[in-house]
Amino acid sequence: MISKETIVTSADKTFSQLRTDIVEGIIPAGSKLSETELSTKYAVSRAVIREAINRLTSCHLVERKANVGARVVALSPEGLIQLYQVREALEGMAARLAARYMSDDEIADMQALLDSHFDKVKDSHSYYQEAGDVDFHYRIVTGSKNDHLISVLIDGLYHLVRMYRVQLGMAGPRVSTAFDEHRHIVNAIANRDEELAEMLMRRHILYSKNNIEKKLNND
Amino acid sequence: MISKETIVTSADKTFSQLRTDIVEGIIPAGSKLSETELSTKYAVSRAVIREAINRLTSCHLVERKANVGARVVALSPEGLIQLYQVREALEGMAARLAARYMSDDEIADMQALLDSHFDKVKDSHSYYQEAGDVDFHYRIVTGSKNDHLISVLIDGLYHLVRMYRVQLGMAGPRVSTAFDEHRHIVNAIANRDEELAEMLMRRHILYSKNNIEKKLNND
DNA sequence: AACGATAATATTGTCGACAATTAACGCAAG
DNA sequence: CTTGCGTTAATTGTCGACAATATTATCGTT
Repeated sequence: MISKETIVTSADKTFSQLRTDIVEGIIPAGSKLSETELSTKYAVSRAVIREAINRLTSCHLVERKANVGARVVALSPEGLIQLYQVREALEGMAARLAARYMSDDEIADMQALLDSHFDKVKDSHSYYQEAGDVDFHYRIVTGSKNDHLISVLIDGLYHLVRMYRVQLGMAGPRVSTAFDEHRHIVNAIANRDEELAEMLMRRHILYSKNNIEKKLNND
Repeated sequence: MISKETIVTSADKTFSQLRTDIVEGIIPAGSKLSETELSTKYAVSRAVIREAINRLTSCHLVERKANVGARVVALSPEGLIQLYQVREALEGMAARLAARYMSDDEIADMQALLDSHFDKVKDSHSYYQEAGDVDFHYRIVTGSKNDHLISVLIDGLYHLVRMYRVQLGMAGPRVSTAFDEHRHIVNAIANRDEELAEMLMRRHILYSKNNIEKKLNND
């Protein structure tokens, strides 16, 4: 899982459930979210549905208009580009701060993680690629020790990223090249080279964006 | 005002009111937000108070724990530093994108705005400095044409920035130097030099952070 | 007197009902 | 047939009451 957020209240469960349903496309992108309908469907009060929807708007997964209702965000090439623009800015800074603030132990753990991923990827278990990529970026972001970066990226943008990946079918390639890039970023962080870490991370995300755009145009 | 958000529902009003009260320090930083108490104070139902509080948590102005309650965020040097770290990343990217996407007319307007600010600042109307600075950064951000940047910064972080400025009393100086920096940024944007625009904006924010830190230590 | 368990209190979470606003439908006029 | 208006239906916004959880106070024991 992307983050181990504590689910205690009923609104938490409903929020989490709704979010995965949206990300996975079970609730189609662009569709309307009827509060009464959802309250019967998820067997909870309209109040908790409302709270869940409000939280989803904070993640930019749904958009709400007063007295009209909420809709799941629509996926568009422009939206994808904008998403990767802020990813580049935020994760670049995260890499810089990770080079500054991560402990030596954390860095060693990350290097070990990368080694294990490499073992799996050289046998081309493509399934692990997605999870591995998520894991890697997750560690960098938390390594920044910056609460704003962590919450905006992990609680917010990453779900949207997954939504694009799932619904536009970006399971695949760029495995080995991405792993090399990951390796270089970790090396820069281990050398405490903030400048290089940020630059490599930004490049890494730019390449990723270009790759997705190319796929979009070829389909 | 920072943004012209449409206030239609009662929760909108309460949210806006609560937000300014928190930013201005009328509700002290770190204090607890009792739902029942606020509902009587603002003469609305607990439901709208809850919605307002939830929205405030999205802005990172309050923190909520399940079954315990919500507290106004505490202001700390670390928090200020983290805030400016993400400002540097996001507004740097905003300046880059502004150089790419702003129309010539928008740029001309921004240059005119800067001229008018200069006229006022050379008579040392320090009051206009704050509003002028806000105006400038606002235009850059909206000029990026990136909805994520716009909402995260304008609906979120800028309120926290104002909260720090108001409650730690940063009205003052850095007027003329900041204006020079603004001028250089606009020039880079007018020349469509993305690289320079981003770099200058990041420097501008770094300087601003250093200035605030110096003030913090001197008090 | 200090500590722990238990009961009392207060606060948050959830629910269903009512009010307000918007969207849909039908009807009539052009 | 299309357009505009008025009424009806449906959806969202708001409210007060009840349930569940956490905090505080009380009491008994060591």
